[in-house]
Formats: sequence, C-alpha cells, structure tokens
Amino acid sequence: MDFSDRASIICRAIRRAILEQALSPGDKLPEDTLGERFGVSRTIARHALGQLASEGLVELRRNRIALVATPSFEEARDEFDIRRELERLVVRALCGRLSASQIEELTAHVAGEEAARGGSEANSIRLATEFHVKLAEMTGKPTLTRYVREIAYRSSLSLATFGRPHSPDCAISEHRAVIEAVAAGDAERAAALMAEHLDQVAARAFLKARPSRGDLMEVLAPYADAERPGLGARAGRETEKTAQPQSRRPKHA
Amino acid sequence: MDFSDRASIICRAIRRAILEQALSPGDKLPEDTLGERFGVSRTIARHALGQLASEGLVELRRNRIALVATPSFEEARDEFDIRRELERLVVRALCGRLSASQIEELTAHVAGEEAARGGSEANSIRLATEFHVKLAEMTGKPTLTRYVREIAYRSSLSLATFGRPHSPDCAISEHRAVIEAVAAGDAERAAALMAEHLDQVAARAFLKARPSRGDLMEVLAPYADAERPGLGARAGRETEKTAQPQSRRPKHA
DNA sequence: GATCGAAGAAGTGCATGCAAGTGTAATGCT
DNA sequence: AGCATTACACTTGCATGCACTTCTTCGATC
Repeated sequence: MDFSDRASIICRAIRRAILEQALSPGDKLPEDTLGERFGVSRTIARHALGQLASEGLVELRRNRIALVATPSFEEARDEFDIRRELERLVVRALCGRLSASQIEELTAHVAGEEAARGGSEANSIRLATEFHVKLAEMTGKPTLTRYVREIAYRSSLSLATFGRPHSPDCAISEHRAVIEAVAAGDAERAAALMAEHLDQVAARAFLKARPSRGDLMEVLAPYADAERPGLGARAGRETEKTAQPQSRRPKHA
Repeated sequence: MDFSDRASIICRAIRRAILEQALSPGDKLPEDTLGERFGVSRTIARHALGQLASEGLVELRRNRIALVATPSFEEARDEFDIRRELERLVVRALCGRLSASQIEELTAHVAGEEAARGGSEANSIRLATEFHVKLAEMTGKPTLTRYVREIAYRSSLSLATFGRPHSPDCAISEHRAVIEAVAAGDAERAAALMAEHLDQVAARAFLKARPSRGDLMEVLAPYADAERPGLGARAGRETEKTAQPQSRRPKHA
C-alpha cells in the first residue's frame, strides 16, 4: 500500500506529525516549503498532499495552500460511529486467531502505553492510536486495515479540535481487557468491550457537544456585533505558525 | 471532495468505466495514453491514478504500468462484511429523516432499475451500485459516504472478477423493501433488510469460493505442465487493448 | 531449433519552468 | 485618517524534459 517512494515518506511524516499533534487542524502545508523540507520537488510534495487529502487528513482548496483538515463536530461523532463498527469487525476477525507472539506484541505495546503515562500527552495519544492500528493490521485484511487506520488518524485530528486533556489511564486497562477477550476467543465479549472502549474514548473526549475552537466563531456570531475581541485564537494560531514540523523562517521577506 | 480539476475528471471517467465493466481487473492504464486520451499531460493522469490507487481501484507498481485492481477472493469477502456494517449505519441514519422528495428520488431510481432490466448487464450493475451510493449521500455524512462509495465501486470490481452473470431482478425488490422500511422509520427492520440484501448480493455473486479468471492460472498450475493452451484469455486481453474507457466493445475478438 | 543476451522502445520518477490565481502591502483618493 | 485601488510577491496548476527502469525484439550462440 505505502511504497518506499518519496511521496510516501512525506505522507508518513505528516501523518505522524498529526498523530503527535505537532500539526494541528488548520495548519498550512505549502507545497514548496514541504518539498524544501524533505529535499524533493513540489511535484512530490503535491502528490503527497493529494494522498493525504484522499485520507481526509488534509484539505485541498483550488489555488490555495493546503491545510491540515479540521473535522467538524458532526463529522467527529459520525466517524466514531463508523469506527465502532469497523473495530468490532477487527476484534471479531481476530478472536481465537491470534498467535502467541502476536498476543505478546500487543501486551508489550500496552506495557509501553503504561510506561508512557508520565510522559507527554502527545506520546500517549500516539501509542493509543497505534494500538488500534496494530490490532487492525493483524487481521490481514487490507481494506479493513486501511479504513481503521484512516479513521483513527482522523480521530486524533478530532481530538485535537474538540478533545479535552486526554486521560489515557482508563484507556490502557480497556486495551488490556480487549486483548484478554480476544485471546480467550470470546468474540461477543471482545466486540462489546471494543465498542464500549471506543464509546468511552468518545465520551471522555467530547460527548457533550462542546464546540471548542473552530466553531467558536459561529457560536459567538450573535454576540459579535456588540464587541470585537479580535476573532479569537483561531486566526492568531494560523498566521503564527505556518507549516512544518520544524521551524519555518518568519514570514515577511 | 472531488473538484473540477482535470485529474478529478479522469478519476470520474475511470470510476464509471470500472462500474460499467468497460474496464476490467488487470487492464493496463499507462499514464501517457491516459493523458493523451483526455487531452492533458502525464502529470495529471499520474495524479488521477494516484487518487484511484488510494481508493483501491487501481494498483500502482513502481516503474510499471498501473493496472485496474484485481481484488482477491478473500478481499472481496471481507469487503462485503465491511460494506454490510457501513450500509447498516446508512439506513439507520436515514430512518425517518428522509424528505418526501428524497423518497421520491429513490423510488424513481428504482423505477429506473426496473426499466433497465431488459438492457445491458453493465447498466444494471451501474444502477444498482448508484442506488447504494445515493442512499449513502443522503446521510450527509461525508466519511460514511466516501467509504460506501469506495467499497461499492470495489465491489463492482470483485463482481467482475468472481461474479457469475448478474441477476438484478431480486435486487430491485430488495431495494424497494429497504426504501419502504426507511420511509416508515423502522430502523431495525431497515438495517436488517439492508444487511440481508447485501448478503444476498454477495451470495448470488460468489458465495461458493469459485475462482474465476485471475486466479485461474494458480488453480491450473499443477495441470499446466501437461498442456500449454496459451495462458488463457487474460494475457490476450491485456495486450490486445491497452487502455481506454469509451469504445471498448468486444470481450472476445 | 531453442536459449541466452544485448540494443532499442516504451514507460515511469522526478525536477524545472512558465502561466494564472490569490493574498497583501503600498499607494492614491476623498 | 479611512477607504478603495493597484502593484507585487507568493503559491498553485500544469506541461515539458531528462534520467532511469522495464519490456520487447532481434540477433548471436550453443
């Protein structure tokens, strides 16, 4: 699926940056800056952006700079619904079919999550997401894997937009419970645990329709005429940090 | 999602060609032939192929001509499993939320399917697929729509590889039943009907693991040493015609 | 006659160049 | 000063060109 061509390298880098929230929704991704950063031409950077756009991670607007996608609240909710069904399929497919070494790998991964509890939140989010992706990969079903991966990455974008501070503690024990049920071959219980886990994640993140950032302007619109506080954080962040993982020389020539 | 840029035009054309089985699994899609045909440069054709590859409709191999994807039997089965869950979400989301004009549109579409019964099989397949896509679009959920569309198009590829002659008669009445249940707002029944319908489609198409074409060579491999009948239809078709959507008549010849 | 190998053809991988569109800062006008 | 306008720099859209890889065909060899 992903080849070793240079566009895929850029894709992976950006995906990871998104996963670790080094890139946030709305961040700009200019083709030439990207190409420069990765030592390739705009052609390749452009190709990578097209790929990412088709995964829903990047928003492409004609004649305009590409942006990291900003999922709406409704999209985020709907995608968790999809994700629940997809990952139910994953654990069902896996039940009783996991080798000892695979179970070992998953257990080790969760141990890694445990170890990262003190560390950065970005790292915890990355590990948690990778757990789900790893599970999907073990099914050996390419399309299912692709969809779970895409939607899991999109989720991290949603969480960045709407999520409150991540608390991965419960998630870890839920991961363990899923592994245990899958290893025991109890498909129904595993599917139920996974669905519940994802519901919990969604609930912890943004169950109540709290429109943080992004939609703020719409919500404030009725009041906006009274005062003009400066359009809020959104615009500020966008211009402030323009692109890549690492620095990009101050705008202005 | 799809813009009016020229790459998207090529994408749409190829998607439609695949849907109508004017393009079959394994057909070659050379960049420059494609570009020539559509009056654009290789750059654009290449971009379109990348897009289609990310949708699973095209297979890209480094330094080699792109091919229309050839889903394996396992992939086809797995994708129908995914599709069932996805489309269950669709009808659930739609239940009781359909406007009169939308119901009218769906009913008209099914009438169109009815009218096409005497016509070409390709046309019936296209209409049946478009019914599902139309349903998904009505949810207004972009990600769900995208996945259903992708996987529905992939299904048509699977059907081309493994399906026996399509018999759309029962499918039409099943479509009607789904519309009726959705219009009535009976979510459980609608979901069940949709799931059953898709199971039926899969069953009619290839429930028994019949490896037609494509895998034929593998199956025949043990016997191949005895005789050399010329590698079958596959190689012949591939070299015979190199690319294009329109004007692809004879399957023999 | 069949097999192996090399040269040409066909095709992709990628960078670069130019035209057109977009945002922004400077300029002129009221 | 405030607003509209214009000019310019930035960015994308796309075609073309060149290098490299793969395929094919044809000739040499056994």
